[in-house]
Amino acid sequence: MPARPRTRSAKTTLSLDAIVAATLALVDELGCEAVSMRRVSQAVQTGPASLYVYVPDRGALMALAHDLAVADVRLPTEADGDWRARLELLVDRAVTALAAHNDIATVGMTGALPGPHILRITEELLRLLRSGGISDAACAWAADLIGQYIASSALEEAMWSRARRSQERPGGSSAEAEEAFAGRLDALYRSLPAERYPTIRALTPLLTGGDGATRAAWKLRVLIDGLLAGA
Amino acid sequence: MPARPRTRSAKTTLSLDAIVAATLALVDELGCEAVSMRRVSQAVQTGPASLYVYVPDRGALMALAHDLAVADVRLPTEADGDWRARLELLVDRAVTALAAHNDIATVGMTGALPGPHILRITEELLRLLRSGGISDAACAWAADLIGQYIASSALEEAMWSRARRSQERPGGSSAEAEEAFAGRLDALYRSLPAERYPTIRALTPLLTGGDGATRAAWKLRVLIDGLLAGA
DNA sequence: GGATTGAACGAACAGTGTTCGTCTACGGCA
DNA sequence: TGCCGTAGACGAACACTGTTCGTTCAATCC
Repeated sequence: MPARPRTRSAKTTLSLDAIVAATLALVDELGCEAVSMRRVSQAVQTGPASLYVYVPDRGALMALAHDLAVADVRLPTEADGDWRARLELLVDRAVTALAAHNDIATVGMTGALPGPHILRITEELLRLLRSGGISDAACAWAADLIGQYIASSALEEAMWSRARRSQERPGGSSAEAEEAFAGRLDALYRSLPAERYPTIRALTPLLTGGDGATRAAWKLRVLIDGLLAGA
Repeated sequence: MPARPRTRSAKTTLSLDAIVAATLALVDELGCEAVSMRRVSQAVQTGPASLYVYVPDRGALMALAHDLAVADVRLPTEADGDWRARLELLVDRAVTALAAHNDIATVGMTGALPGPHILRITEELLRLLRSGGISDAACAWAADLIGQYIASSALEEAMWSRARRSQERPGGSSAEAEEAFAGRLDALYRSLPAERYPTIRALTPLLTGGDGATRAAWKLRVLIDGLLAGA
């Protein structure tokens, strides 16, 4: 005697796209760590076991969400300037796309294989570098370096904007002053003894201050300058 | 009537140092994700609840292990050359120290606050940059950039050497060909259609090949070149 | 010797990823 | 129209996870 007959809901049928989209939406609001197979399955109105029809495991699902996050990144065109301007634009778009989805960049740094959209961006990255007259070996390593830069910058920017988000709620829900990374880091620096950490103390306002976009643009410029200096 | 009287073992008493050391050792052999409070507690011969006397939560424990990983990094001296040589040496030592402990660099990228040893390295990093005549604002952002570089390079190198480790066992325990990141990535690149990804295909041997240390040194040189080009 | 206190711990809670075997609804075929 | 095969969906379970609560112990202080 089964508990109750399996009533197939008249809702939209399950699909990989719907699952991945739901996963990314959950990442947006909860962060990667808090996204569980159960929560995803609830979001698409089914049970956890059903997800495994479409996805081998949680890691693969996160990788798909990661790839979806950069799906809308448009490749620069000739109208956007020379190879360097286009390269900077492409990288900036990738960072922005990733940072718009919370934690998701962590997936790219834990050894997930690149999906089709990331490959598309990588291909264009390499093409632009090569068209800039950089040697093949340097192109390969530069792409690696820029990939590292994109992921870590996206993460940093995401934390910065997460801090801003939690600051805009002026104490509504949380009396416990849920101050996010930037604030805690600044407080830590300020609490350091000046005799042991003189340089950190001297530069504290500069270390945590500054607009995220400006920092990112500066870092990327440094990186490309370095590439050109070596060529 | 308690089940059995609490027999305090005559072993070494619990201590924070022992717990953190055990944690780092477990990270070394299992990776960060697989290190649980229960496994750590087993390693120090106690129960999971006992750890919370010394540590507020798992994240803090991992942060302590992360800091311990760079505890032995020695700061370069005047005998090591000018500021640039010393900077490169310091960064290299930090990367090597982190990469020697598997995954642990991930902790530094998920928003953990820096511990004392990381602060010590950061202080010296800033000092060296400043002594190189770089402006204060550039020093602050450069330290950030170099920090990102250290973490991501350590992660990459750790995966590279994990691949090597699993390759050195010539099929002993695993018939399922547990080929790690580098190999899978290379296979992926080789399987791409050449008409859609011509540049990736053209550069495939260069993308996955190369010695880890050489790559790291090259990338760091590019970075510092870029810093100097902007000054 | 008795009270105090911090450390250690057993048990439990709510939640996790994943697997197994069952069931059901829909496709094609007669 | 009736049937069946199969791919998809799912309930239940397993072996875990991080963390908390309340209790018990051993050592210290008065």
